[in-house]
Amino acid sequence: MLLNAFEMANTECRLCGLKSPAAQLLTSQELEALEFNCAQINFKKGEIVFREGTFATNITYLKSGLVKIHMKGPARDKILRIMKSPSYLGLPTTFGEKVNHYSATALTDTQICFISLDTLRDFIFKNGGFAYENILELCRNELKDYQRYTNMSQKLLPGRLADILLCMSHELFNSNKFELPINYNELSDFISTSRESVSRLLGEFCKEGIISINKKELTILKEDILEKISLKG
DNA sequence: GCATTAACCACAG
DNA sequence: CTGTGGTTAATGC
Repeated sequence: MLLNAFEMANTECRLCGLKSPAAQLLTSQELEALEFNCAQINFKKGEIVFREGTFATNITYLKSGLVKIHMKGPARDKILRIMKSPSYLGLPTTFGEKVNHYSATALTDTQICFISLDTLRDFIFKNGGFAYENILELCRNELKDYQRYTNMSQKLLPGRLADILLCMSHELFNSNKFELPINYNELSDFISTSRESVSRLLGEFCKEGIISINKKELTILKEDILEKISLKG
């Protein structure tokens, strides 16, 4: 029984093929510590990983799948980011506050590892490479967010929509053809508009041959025009 | 004034 | 969940 538990531990974090860039810098002792202080939980599409307003007890690591980060606004939900793996979720809200300031919801079936806050804090104190990788990620994300939020607040609707489509194509899927990970209502929560406007505008983009949509699959046909629309605002 | 943009409502597949 | 039409308010020439 003891042996069994030990073997299980062995097959967890140390041999994990989906480590974060930061976790790749952990020593084998640290990985062993990680194994005893984390639990992988799989979520189905639509399930909530952690919820705004509840106690933040763990860091969550997105091992595979897509997750939306969103928070309640005065009027409606606001999607802040869509995260792909590998990525830690909720570092700011878990380290910075006791209570989650935003929610994370699975957009696809996902594998999530819950890691105890103390363990992660310990790594940060003791392993500079690990800490640096995490800071790097936080910095990159902050810059991207600032960029996106200034764009979102100053561009007209067509520019915002073009932006988000290009962003998904370039940063999320690395392809001109992808399955929309969110419905039109969520899309409107992302670019601060109404569901109807998203519907109308995507329809127009299709009519003009800039994109094509069947079912949920979206193809960007004329990226150059989309870029122009994005720039023009 | 007149045009444009886009939200809100209603209702239908 | 999505598509459309009507209405309305704000903003810009």
